[in-house]
Amino acid sequence: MPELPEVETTRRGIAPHLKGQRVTKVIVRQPMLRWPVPHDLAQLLTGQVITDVTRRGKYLLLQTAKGTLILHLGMSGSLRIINPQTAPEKHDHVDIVVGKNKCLRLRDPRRFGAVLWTGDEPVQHELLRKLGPEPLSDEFTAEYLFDRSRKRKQSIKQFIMDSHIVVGVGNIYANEALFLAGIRPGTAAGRLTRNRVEQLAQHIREVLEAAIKQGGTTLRDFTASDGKPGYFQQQLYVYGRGSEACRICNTPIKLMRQGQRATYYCPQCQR
DNA sequence: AGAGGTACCTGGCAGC
DNA sequence: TGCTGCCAGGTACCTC
Repeated sequence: MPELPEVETTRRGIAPHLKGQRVTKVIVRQPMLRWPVPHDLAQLLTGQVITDVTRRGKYLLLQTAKGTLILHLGMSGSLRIINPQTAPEKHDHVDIVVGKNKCLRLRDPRRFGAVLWTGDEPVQHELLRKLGPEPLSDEFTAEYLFDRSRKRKQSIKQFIMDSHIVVGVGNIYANEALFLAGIRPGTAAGRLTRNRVEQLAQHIREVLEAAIKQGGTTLRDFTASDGKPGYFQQQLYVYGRGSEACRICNTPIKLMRQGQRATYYCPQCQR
């Protein structure tokens, strides 16, 4: 999926087109996403004014006076603002038309994404309630990460990718942050010293901020809402670079598997 | 409670 | 050209 920077880039792209706009039409072509799209979504949303477009972790939240539309892009989802006349393509599952001629269109070939509705405070929603802190907020401190990691035998990479620990760190940025912090991805989380956890927390923040600034990483199925590619790809140190020379020391980057996910690291720079 | 594996789904690509 | 197998940004849910 889009990881946090891609979701945030998407949010920034679509928000100006949606904020303050009234929903005039909702079209659901494929209701079977990760969970079924609410059957009465059109009824719930039509006529509502979108008051704000926010984000919690990788969930996008379209707020209205009546409730909140919760969107998740899964592995392959993307959102764009188009003219509602534009013919839908194969995997264009949901349209939310606002005003007279703007449409938020969700495309998601793999259908791991979600479109849900809640009438309550979105943070109270079952899926959002137990999420860890935002990595770019003041809540995400080295102290917090250190405390949570104590006695955990799980690898540090899987630990930072757990959204109940911290949200938004997906496979790309987990690999990158561990490289920048000089930590082997397979190290047990509980065995890292306070100092190293501090380094890691700092690099998680930095890599996500840098990626957001560059508009995310261009991936197979991801394009920002304006269709422009992200530029972060060009500065990945390890992700997707198996057998290639480390940009720092020239040692070949290693590829291994952790929890059926690809892990890349430099055996020289990461100890 | 924590750790590990499975499942959901489609498309692209390498190899034969 | 066509088939098969593997890979891909996520994460809830199940079992041990």
